[in-house]
Amino acid sequence: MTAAPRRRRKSGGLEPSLLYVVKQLELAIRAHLDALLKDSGVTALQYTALSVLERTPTMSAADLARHSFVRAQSAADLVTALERRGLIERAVDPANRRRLLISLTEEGTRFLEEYDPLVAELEEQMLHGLGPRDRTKFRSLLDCCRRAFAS
Amino acid sequence: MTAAPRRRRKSGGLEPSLLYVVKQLELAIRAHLDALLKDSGVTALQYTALSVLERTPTMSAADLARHSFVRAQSAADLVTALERRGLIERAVDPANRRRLLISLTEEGTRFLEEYDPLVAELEEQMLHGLGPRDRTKFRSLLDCCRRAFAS
DNA sequence: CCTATATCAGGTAAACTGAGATGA
DNA sequence: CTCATCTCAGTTAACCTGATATAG
Repeated sequence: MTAAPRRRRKSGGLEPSLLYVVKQLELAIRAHLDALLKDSGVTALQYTALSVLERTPTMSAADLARHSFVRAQSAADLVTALERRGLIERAVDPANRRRLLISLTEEGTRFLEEYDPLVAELEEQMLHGLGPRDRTKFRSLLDCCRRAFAS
Repeated sequence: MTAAPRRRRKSGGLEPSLLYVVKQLELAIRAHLDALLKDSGVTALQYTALSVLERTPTMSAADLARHSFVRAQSAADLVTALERRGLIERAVDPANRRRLLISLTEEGTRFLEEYDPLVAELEEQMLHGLGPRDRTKFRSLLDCCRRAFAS
């Protein structure tokens, strides 16, 4: 497995790696998300965790960690913060008493109802130049790359 | 400007937003990059800064900050760390004495010669499933999204 | 006994804010 | 005078490691 030679640009400089371009885009997203959430008392990371819970309502902190490529302890910090803020609550999993299943509280649900549309607008801004075909293609390329690391 | 309705998946759950998928991919990249650089004494962020300097050799810390969507102070911390480690050096810009231009030292150059191939292999792993067409398309989609935020 | 989960304690890197010095 | 750059000091969020308790 040898890497392809990096392409040269018209300017003469080297083309940045795709790893780098992904990172730059993520940085731009995070900067805008931080600005959007600035006055909400919730960080970008916490919002992301909430939106994960919105999609998959039955998770433990350990599930969340695996889902996010972080250690269980890091996820625990996050969960604790959200619990203190009243946006989530935890209850023992009846099927496995050592697991604490996380769920959104009413306040958490209301929070997402308020902010999800704003975040959707941010996504729309990012995708402004892309048609439906390109958006689907983009998603599949991102997924393909992500899966390549999992295996 | 209204956002497109989120698509439903076969599983019944909601499709994750593209903002989220980008974040997930970046997380996966960073986890692998951290592992790769673990014993080098250089963090993933520091490596990224070095590779930026490799491509565009004449930057000040403030340039680096703008380039990376962070505050000048955050970039200064990074630059200070790399300077202490002997991988970069700074010299007053003759054209503008308030600017300190950053350049790679010989040790910094050697460091990149050692690690760049490993990082290229990591990229190759990520792109394993994609042909040359898809790789070009991927880059242009990422660039398009990034530019959409700049404007 | 071993593994997975949760928790506590402590440490580090990396961002932030705010204030101040200096050169263009 | 104003703006950009660099620096210093302090804070915070978010990750890490390591140790411990407990349930399966």
